Amino acid sequence: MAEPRCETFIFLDLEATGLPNVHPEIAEISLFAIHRFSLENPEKDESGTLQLPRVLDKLTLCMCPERDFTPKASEITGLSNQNLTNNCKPGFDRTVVKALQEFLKRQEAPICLVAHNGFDYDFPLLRTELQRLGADMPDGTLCLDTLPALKGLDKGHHHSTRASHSKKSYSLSNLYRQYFNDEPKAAHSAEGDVYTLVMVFLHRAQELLQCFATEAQSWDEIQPMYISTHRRRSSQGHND
DNA sequence: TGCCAGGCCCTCTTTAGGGCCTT
Repeated sequence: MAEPRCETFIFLDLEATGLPNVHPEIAEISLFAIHRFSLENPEKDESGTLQLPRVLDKLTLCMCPERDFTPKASEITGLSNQNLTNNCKPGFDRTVVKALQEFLKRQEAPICLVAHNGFDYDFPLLRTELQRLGADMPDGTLCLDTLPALKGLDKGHHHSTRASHSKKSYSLSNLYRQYFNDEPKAAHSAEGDVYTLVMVFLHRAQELLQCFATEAQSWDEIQPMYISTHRRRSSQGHND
């Protein structure tokens, strides 16, 4: 089997109505598509500080879920059923799928989705929403989760030393603070978190690209978080 | 009233418990 390799990295983050225990629905999705070239040739300013690549495609969409936000989810995302309804946002429907698919079509294949804790949260939830609409990602799509990838890299580096570092937090915001000695911007907006994710990735890009073959999974291996059974009022699906 | 994740990893471990990480 050929080693997995991808040409475009799709950094993504979801804001949703809660954690997996409440069977959440997506309320905001943001994707930054960055070509391998820009990750291998990072841009820096005069002071040598890493910069977000100038050439990137972005897609950010808000959508009103049918399920209620948990109070905590509403608090940290700033999203609510009320403000999404006030802004007349439809739910995660076929127009979202279409926009997503057209966005991905612009990117050189194969593509790899990248998310922090993606294997346990973003990817399964996205699969649940797509599956409800009978949709899927493009063939050959790969996935990378920066959480286990970065833990694995650090573990490898400190293989023979005592592990006082092992207690350090690998939350996205703490990684950003650690790498850039600065507070993450716009935490818990989908776009803000994708920015933070890209910068964290860039800081370790060489290593992450090197371990890609062992850390990446096929999208086909991602199981849905849960099987969605409800039908949307706006859905064109048949009744049975 | 209960319902209310789960795979991974660490350690005071393996006859287990608990925290992390995502909203």
